[in-house]
Amino acid sequence: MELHQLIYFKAIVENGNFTKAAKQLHVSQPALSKQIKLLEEELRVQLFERSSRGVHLTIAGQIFLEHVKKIMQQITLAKLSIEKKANSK
Amino acid sequence: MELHQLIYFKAIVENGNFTKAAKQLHVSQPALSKQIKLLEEELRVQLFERSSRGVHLTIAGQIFLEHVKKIMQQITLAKLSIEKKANSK
DNA sequence: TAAAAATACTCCATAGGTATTTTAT
DNA sequence: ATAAAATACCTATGGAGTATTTTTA
Repeated sequence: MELHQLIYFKAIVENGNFTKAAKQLHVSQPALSKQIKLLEEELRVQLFERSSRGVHLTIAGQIFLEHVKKIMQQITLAKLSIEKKANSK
Repeated sequence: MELHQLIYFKAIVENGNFTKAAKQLHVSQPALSKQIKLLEEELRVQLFERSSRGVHLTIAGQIFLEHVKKIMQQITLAKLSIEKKANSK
């Protein structure tokens, strides 16, 4: 599991499909597909239901999303507090 | 910022020096040095004071450690809840 | 002077790209 | 028919290794 995979995952949820998320992230659609596949394989669970209209979260995906949100919040907090420190010296 | 860097950071804190941490992580000491350097450059702050006796956290490093602990806890939680889900289907 | 970190390379794993195919409405 | 995801294959970035040098207590 890597941070960029979590960022990709969240972007796909927010955009409702891989193609739009890829554009927003400035990466190709296959790059997203591959990273999400790797993540799903590592977690041994399907995160999205795919269709030709886009994707939606599975139950497991919904659970995972809640944790990912918290992880990202923590990372934002960590960076913020370190930035303050870097400026204060 | 990547997860493996946070894992490396935490291992170095716990071991008190890069060499021992590298052994515990089964990676080389220069690999750790490089990743921590990259992390420090990205955060634009020094995390460790280096000496020939080992390393210790700077104030910024101590602050960062607290956040890293929380991030890792969240990740553990995320994995656990997903594992349960994977088993239950 | 000895233990630890940093540097200088080399190599390779894998993230990412383009082109194309498959799938589902 | 078309919009979206998956697959195949190639490229290149950067993570990791070995050998060595630098640093400092």
